[in-house]
Amino acid sequence: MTTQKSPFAVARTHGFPSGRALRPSSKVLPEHARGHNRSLVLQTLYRAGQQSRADIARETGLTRVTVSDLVAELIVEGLVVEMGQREDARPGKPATLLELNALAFQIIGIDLSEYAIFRGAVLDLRGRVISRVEVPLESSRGADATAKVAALVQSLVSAATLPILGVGVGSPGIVDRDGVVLTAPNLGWTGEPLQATLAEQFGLPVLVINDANAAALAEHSFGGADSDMILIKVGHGVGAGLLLDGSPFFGGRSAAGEIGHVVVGTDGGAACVCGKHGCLETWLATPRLDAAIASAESSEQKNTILREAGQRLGIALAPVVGALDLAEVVLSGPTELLDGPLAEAVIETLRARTMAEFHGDLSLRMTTLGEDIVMRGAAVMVLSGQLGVS
Amino acid sequence: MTTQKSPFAVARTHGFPSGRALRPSSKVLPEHARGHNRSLVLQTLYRAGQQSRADIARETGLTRVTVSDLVAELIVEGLVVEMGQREDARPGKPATLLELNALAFQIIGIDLSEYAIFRGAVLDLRGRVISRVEVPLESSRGADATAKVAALVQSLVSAATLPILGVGVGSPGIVDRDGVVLTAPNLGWTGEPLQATLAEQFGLPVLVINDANAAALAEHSFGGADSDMILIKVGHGVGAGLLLDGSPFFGGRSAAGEIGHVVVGTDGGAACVCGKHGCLETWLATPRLDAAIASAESSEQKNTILREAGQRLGIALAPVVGALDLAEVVLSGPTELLDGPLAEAVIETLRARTMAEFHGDLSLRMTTLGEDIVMRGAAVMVLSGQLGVS
DNA sequence: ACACATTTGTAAATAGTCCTAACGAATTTG
DNA sequence: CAAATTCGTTAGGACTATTTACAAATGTGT
Repeated sequence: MTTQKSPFAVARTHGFPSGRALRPSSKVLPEHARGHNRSLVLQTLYRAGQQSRADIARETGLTRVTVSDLVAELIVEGLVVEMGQREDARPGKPATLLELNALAFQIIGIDLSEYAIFRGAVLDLRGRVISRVEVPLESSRGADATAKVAALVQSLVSAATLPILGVGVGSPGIVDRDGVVLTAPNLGWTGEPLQATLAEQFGLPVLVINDANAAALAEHSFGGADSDMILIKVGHGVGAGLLLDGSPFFGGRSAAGEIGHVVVGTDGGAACVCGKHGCLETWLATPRLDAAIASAESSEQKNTILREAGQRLGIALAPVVGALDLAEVVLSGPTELLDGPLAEAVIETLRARTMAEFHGDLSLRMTTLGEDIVMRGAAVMVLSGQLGVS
Repeated sequence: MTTQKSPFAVARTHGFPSGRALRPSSKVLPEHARGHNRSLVLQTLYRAGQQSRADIARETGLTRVTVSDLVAELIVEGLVVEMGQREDARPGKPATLLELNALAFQIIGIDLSEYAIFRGAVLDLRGRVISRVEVPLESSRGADATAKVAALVQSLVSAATLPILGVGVGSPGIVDRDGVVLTAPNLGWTGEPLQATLAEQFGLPVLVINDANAAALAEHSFGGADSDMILIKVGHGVGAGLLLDGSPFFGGRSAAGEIGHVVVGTDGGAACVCGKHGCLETWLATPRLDAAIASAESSEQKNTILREAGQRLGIALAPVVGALDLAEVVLSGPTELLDGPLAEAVIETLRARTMAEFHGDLSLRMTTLGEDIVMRGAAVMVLSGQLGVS
């Protein structure tokens, strides 16, 4: 395998060492401050599109002098380009418009969450898919699965037509902060250091996160979702991705969002592979739902099954929505199952069981990002980690 | 009323503009970086006790030169004092030990969460209670209640024997980021700008936050709680305080933790003041529990009632614990009700309904901080906001 | 037509931050 | 009693962003 170095010095993490205000955890040097301000400029251009240096200065609170200096640096790195003068009727010297150079880098996004297929794509800096590659999983597990991922990355590296900013991977299971997949039963992984392995192999920045968290991030960046929301990912299993204050929430042991095996209801329920009865997965996972629907004898009966599943999801979500003051719930998964009686039952149940009507609106909707959602979220993670932009 | 200015320039917020790594939101100047490093030094002294400049340098990663400079500033401000030389047998020039000056400031902490009484205290920088004042509420509501709070603060300002770092207030109801009490039914407040009012009146930094959030913060700082936990506060109502990544979580509309009116169970339940049936409060709020127990005819019957309440709490918490990957649940409220069959039922129910056994330990315990918990948490908020220490 | 106001972007000088390098002081070790 | 070690400080340098000033380019108003 080739070893490809990311071409610019910029491909490092900028911005401050993370950590919240209450717990300053490491020193900050002036150069870190500069990295932060640099990201701020980039972020402004990312969100607002074409802007002049003076516009950015007003927006960020930095002086025109400082912005000019930062922009000069970004232009040298190829991340920003001048687009000529603004053409409007204002007194004063006309402004030189700047734009984020969408052709500076490409990003590789990988989705390992499907049951029988690995999906990947080359994306541009705006998160648009440039080209796709899919690899059938063929029941690969353990090291075989890891090799399939590496092969997928390799083919995407070859397909890329610009320098690669980094590789983002959305994996099922529990993924820790270092991109180690602690457990992913379907892929036979336990403590699989996927991020380190790929980073070493390709010499590129790699970020591995949980698939549902990636999806939530994508929904926020591209689907217009609120900065506090939960995304429910229904597939072979059931998982959730949490976005709190605009950032994915991973939890102290990296297992946030693992709600598939929370028991819902007080009336028993079907036996689950985990040994308990009435887990959320026994109501919602697609194999179970498909089977239940297949045995339905009328469309009314089918709807009843879907409504029941939706009610169960609503019952489980109500305490979470209440405790976290969420305004938005997004569903991701097979549209034919989720988008209809099921979704209606979820929102009705949520409204009936929380104070949503007092706290403000509570909305529930299907994702609009389709099957690209995880790949695109993984790309956002790269964008955010490498450029401080999202 | 007197107007008292906080005596030192230090009594401003240091550290970086809050906000997470993913969303740089405002510029950072070198002086902000210095504020951050200053807090880092203070934090080191706060946590580790006596330390030399060289110790702090090693701990923080800053150089001895920089640490000396920051310490000199802190000594001038009176926040740090030299304690003489370290007396141990090591080669080299003996170290000069430094200590956080516990006599630099005092903090005023206020607890408005009790139904019939306002509590307040003067606390030292370590969060220890120096003196207490209590004011009977006598059913005051609205402006009367506000006046009672102001009077309480006034008497504590008079009782303080050192300059006051700030005033922290834990209020029931929904409190926004600016310290406006959006709704607090028991006190008859709607959009009450308590923080601004008190700050103006006393010329001191004031921070108003939700009572349960304050309690959670106290439990973390003084009770040894994990940095991801939920504290359930049972009293006249039921509320929760969330600590995520070591910081209180407020939610997008400041209503995080408001779980009292989440419906629990699928079997109806008692009517609630909110109009729904089976809200968590109908099972757990002390008036209801007391009444139910009073009508019990045997201790077995009483235990059954308590166990039932605990199960309900467990059912409601399971999805939250699962979704947030929490390792710790803390109960605060009347010991005679909570600490026994109720608590046992909660943890049993949680273990039975989550994957806790796979994710690691899940512990549940009573708070050890008694009735000072909210005041002390409010004080931590001040400490954190003014000095970056907690 | 033409002075004037306005806006943009850059240059020079300044204040603040932290670093490296070097040093004196004070103590233990051999 | 010399050497090694550690502490804290001083001096000098690199970097960041600011303030102030200015040239360039445009619209406005008489």
